Amino acid sequence: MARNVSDSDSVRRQNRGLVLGALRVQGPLSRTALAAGTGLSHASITAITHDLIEQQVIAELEPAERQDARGRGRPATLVGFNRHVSAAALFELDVNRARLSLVDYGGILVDRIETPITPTTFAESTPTAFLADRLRQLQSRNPVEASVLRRVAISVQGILDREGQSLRWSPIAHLANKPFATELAAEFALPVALHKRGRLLAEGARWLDPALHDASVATVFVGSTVAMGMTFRGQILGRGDEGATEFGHMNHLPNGALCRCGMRGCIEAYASDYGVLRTAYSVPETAPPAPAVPAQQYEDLIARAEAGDRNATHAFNVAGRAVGFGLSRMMAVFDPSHILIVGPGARAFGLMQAEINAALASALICRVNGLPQVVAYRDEREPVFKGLLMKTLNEIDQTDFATLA
Amino acid sequence: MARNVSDSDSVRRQNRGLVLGALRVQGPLSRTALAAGTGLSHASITAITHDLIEQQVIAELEPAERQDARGRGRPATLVGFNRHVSAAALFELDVNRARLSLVDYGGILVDRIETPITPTTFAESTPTAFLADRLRQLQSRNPVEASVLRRVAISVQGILDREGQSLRWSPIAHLANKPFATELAAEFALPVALHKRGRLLAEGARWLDPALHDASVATVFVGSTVAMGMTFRGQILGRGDEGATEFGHMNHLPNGALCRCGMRGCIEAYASDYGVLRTAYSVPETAPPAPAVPAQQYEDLIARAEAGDRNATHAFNVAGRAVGFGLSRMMAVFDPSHILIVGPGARAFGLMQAEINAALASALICRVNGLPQVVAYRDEREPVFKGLLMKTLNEIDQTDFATLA
DNA sequence: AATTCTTTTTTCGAGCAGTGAAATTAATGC
DNA sequence: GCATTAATTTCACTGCTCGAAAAAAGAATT
Repeated sequence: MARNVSDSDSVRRQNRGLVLGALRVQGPLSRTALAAGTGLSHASITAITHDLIEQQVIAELEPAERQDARGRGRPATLVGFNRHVSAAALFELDVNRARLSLVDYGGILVDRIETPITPTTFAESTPTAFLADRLRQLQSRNPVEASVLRRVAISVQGILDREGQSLRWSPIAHLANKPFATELAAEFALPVALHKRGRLLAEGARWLDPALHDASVATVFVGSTVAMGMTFRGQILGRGDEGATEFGHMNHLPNGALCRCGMRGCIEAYASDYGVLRTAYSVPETAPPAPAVPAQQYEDLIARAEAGDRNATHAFNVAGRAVGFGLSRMMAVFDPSHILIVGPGARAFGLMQAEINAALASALICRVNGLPQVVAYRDEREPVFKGLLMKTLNEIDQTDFATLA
Repeated sequence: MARNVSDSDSVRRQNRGLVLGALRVQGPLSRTALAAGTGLSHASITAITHDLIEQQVIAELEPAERQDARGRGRPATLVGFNRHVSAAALFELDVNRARLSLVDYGGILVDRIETPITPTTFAESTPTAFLADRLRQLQSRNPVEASVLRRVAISVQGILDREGQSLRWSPIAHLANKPFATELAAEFALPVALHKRGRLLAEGARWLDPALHDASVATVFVGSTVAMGMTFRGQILGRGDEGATEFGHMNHLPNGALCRCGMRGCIEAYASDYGVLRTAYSVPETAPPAPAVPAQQYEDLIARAEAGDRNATHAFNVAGRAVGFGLSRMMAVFDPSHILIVGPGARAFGLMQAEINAALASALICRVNGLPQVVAYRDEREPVFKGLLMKTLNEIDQTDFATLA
């Protein structure tokens, strides 16, 4: 049984976590602001910050560093994360790109390695070797940060196993069923976490708009795949097995268009870039999907649709209908207050909106509660990276530093 | 902001809640068993039970009451809930029946009032008057329990508003948009909670089978309606707005069969009793659904199908297909380890199983993770009542007594 | 019948984290 | 230089858990 007992230790963990969380969300704060933000007394904040400073987790900012909006009274001393106390390595694995970012504890990007991915990349070298190579390279280029590296986090697409340590299936060729997370953890003696890209989108979306931070939000990515992540009143839904959310592969039409995953009738088969292109060019639904669609080609199609081209607009209508019915069906199970559309497909939102709304209108829950706000975020400002970053740093905060003696 | 600060008060609440929770789940226990079950030290258990006994929340059982499986050593003294310290009134509102049960703090049924409901019941008298009448009647018949009544809980079908205090929509005629929960709370000066029937099914299912207590389970009710509740690792999904789960009204086929809710193509329109009957008798899909189906008629249809009647088996196949695709779509968002089918339709599970599995097999998540266990519970032993009971008593435990000075 | 085990429960002193109130600190304004 | 203001720290106290030791209550043994 998990130890649910509450004792002075769990109290300290909880309250230190609150302090670190406030700093993570709001940036450097004065002790008074921390007391207000966390609800703890000034006395407790003094004790907690004293400990955290002693352990070098946080530090007082130099007076020079703070912009002095002076008033009367003793000026506040801000405390903020000690950037040098730890670091994290963040991999983003996509169908056609791998990116490794080294960030410090303050969330500042230190170094980055990008590598194109081809369908044969992980056939030629194992995923473990591929990732280990790049991580070693990054370590040798940044010895200082490497010495305080505490976490490796990997954003992937696909379905994770129950333990969240490997992929059962992935659209990235030759990546599924390889124990790279475990092997990497062993080789570098570091915790390695796998995160579903869709889930990170939801995490990232919370940082796009502060108003969303504590709301129930479904974030839908539309692009080379279709994916979704959800937050429920500020909590990410699902760690581990339960939220194997595969929105893009929810069935839209039984026996429908062939999807990249091999099944038929998935939302993705209609709404992803390859699906839209296939429809626009009247390629049969059962034709094998293109392995990758150049970004330019997708952009061109959007432009043509916006110019009024019948085939193109039809294709986006079909896509919108698929997304709309998917959302309407999802809402029968889970009813978020906001729906965000992100990714390259967000640019085509105007072309899909009418069909999305029509489909939503056919859901009882929408008729009763009204249509949810569906909003497209075009300038996505890298929500996946942001999500991966914040999730990983937050994990360090809460696990390593909230609990440190 | 909710006060997330942890202090000695929250420690006490948490640990007293743990003790009460263990007693709720496992029945009367010795202090040693409580220490083992909760993870608290013997010293703490002594202190906590001492306080709870002093406040009459729990009591030591008379030695006579415990079956003595004696061994050596000092015999254990069991402690259990003091049944007389509080009571709850539980309403179950159905399409054709209202039931009010009075239960004591030990979960023992004290008294019960059943009333048939007709489509005009809540037009002739307001829901508030109807409920208040019966509650007063119960109070006057049981003055002792009435004096310690602490909660009124109401099981309803339909869609709740964001605050969970009234129904936005309900299949029960004239019940929606009446503020009966608020009015009842004011009149009796008691907290009144509205619970979705589907949600309670999920709660109740946890008590049907101890193995399910901490699993992720979707419980599907098939009968005069189709509804679902979900637990995630032992936590009921959704309190309040988010889980406005209306599984029965998830769209199955765009522009499909007419549902009682007025929309078209809902799962319920194919899989509920009226849906199956409509299909079996080749009534057009767009014919208005029968307001209520006699239980006997549904049983007869099952019997006919089991005897091989073509029209009947076809109807159940259609129903299974609707439920199966609904589940397959749900699993793209939420992936439970177990699926339970309960309600009158559980008897027809054998007739629907093949189509359910076929539909599930078309979901990527099932192809990858394997089909979930779909099990029918025929002898449902009143999961709704059980769920309402346990949820309400647990709420009293955690809110009133875990925190009491 | 007295003594020895065995198991359950309570007692006791220590440790720890949070709190409010009062004191201290460090600037501003006159 | 001194009053004023606002941020922090100090201090005395509270309440909770914990481990170890003691007490309690029968069973088994002699």
